[in-house]
Amino acid sequence: MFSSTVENYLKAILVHGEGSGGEVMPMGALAEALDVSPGTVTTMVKALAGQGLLAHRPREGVKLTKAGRAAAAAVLRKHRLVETFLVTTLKMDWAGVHEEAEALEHAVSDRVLERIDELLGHPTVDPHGDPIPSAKGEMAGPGGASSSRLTLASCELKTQWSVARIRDQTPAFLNFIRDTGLKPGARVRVTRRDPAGGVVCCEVKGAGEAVIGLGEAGNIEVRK
Amino acid sequence: MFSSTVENYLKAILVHGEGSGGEVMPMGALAEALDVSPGTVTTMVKALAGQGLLAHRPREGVKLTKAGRAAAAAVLRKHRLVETFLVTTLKMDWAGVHEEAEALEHAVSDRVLERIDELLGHPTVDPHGDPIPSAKGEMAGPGGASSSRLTLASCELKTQWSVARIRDQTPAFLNFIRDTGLKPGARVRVTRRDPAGGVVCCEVKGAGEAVIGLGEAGNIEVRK
DNA sequence: AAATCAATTTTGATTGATCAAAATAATGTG
DNA sequence: CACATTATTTTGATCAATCAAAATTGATTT
Repeated sequence: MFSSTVENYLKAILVHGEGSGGEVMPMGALAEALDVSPGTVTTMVKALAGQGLLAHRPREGVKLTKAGRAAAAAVLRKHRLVETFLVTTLKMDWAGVHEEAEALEHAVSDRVLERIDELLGHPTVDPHGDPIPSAKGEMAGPGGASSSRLTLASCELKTQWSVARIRDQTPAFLNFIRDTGLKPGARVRVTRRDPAGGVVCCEVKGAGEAVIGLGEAGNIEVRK
Repeated sequence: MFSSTVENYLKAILVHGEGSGGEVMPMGALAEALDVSPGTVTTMVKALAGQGLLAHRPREGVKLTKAGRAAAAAVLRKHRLVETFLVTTLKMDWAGVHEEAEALEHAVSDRVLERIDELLGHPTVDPHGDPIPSAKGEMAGPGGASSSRLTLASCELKTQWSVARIRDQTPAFLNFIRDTGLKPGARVRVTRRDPAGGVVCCEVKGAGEAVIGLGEAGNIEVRK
């Protein structure tokens, strides 16, 4: 239906919206996310706006239309179901599946995807804790009940929390998370937080102490 | 490494060679196989020859070089392992997996492929009976021991045979094969063969009688 | 040998996606 | 307000892959 390039544009805008309440995404941010030049984004955005997939506010940014959001959700669903599949069924390394899924999401047909969904038992979150859009394109969106916005940078000290989501798919960060045991599901207690020095110390059940930067802590969502 | 387009060119030449002893493939046949115009093939072939992937004999056709054959075998390995995976693990319809694999073969990384291979227990043939090239690119080639060249059009009458391979991946033919029960592994006995009328009658164990065209029968390899 | 035919190659053009560099607009600073 | 800074858009060009239509070549027929 759409080229991989188009799918990537749409997905990038949707994911950006996931983390920032659906506001317009500046052209520069899109260029950054897709690793192309700003001029390329302007050209492409105008074409996609012409197709009714997004609304272009010149010198401001872009926003998905209804049609664009639906298409983007379908891609994101593929991405996250594939990630889950790679970890659960193929037992691949948790930290590496993002890149693999990046390629597969454009090649997996709806029929294959439904078989994968079935095999996995209709999961609602992927291995990083990111919500998987439904087949109808519904997402546990930014305002949704599942999105706590509570992170290791903001949660109460000395209480037991459960890691819910890792909001940063860079391999280096994911490796770090794996090594400290802070994967989704892990039980954790923040023992000390030093805003001045920018560090957060915590105790991970079954995996000992961990010290992480304050900014990084803000990318680890917790719950309960 | 290579674009999907390049991979498709190489794969088409290798598959052609599989069925015709590695002779040069005429440009027209390649254009046909890839569903592009002859001029396009000439242009592309010259580029690939420049990359050392194939040898172009002008006005004659093309042949894979060592490097080209290795690359093509890798693609074919992906294709056939993916097909097997789709049938075995995802329980998809036998007749439809070829098209699915056509897209996935270009997106599956070596790492993912090795996990799939492992999961399936290192199979040597795919669901249609086609041999799966090894990771090193070795193939049970046209001269190989596994390639009987014996088909329902040429095997002895009234003997029990076992279907070994279906040499025609068009969905319509595969559907026909599924419906008559003539899938690889089926036990079959040719009861009558009429070259003049061009029909072959046979008895499929557990699935009754089947009448097929002589040409079609030549695409069903048998063994034992 | 001349004429015909089919396969192949050339030619000139198009499309999607990209870039670098120049032009433009908006925004903030003194 | 004028000037500098930053984001965005334009412009002109490139690359991979393709096409249609014309030209060429080799083989086949007459």
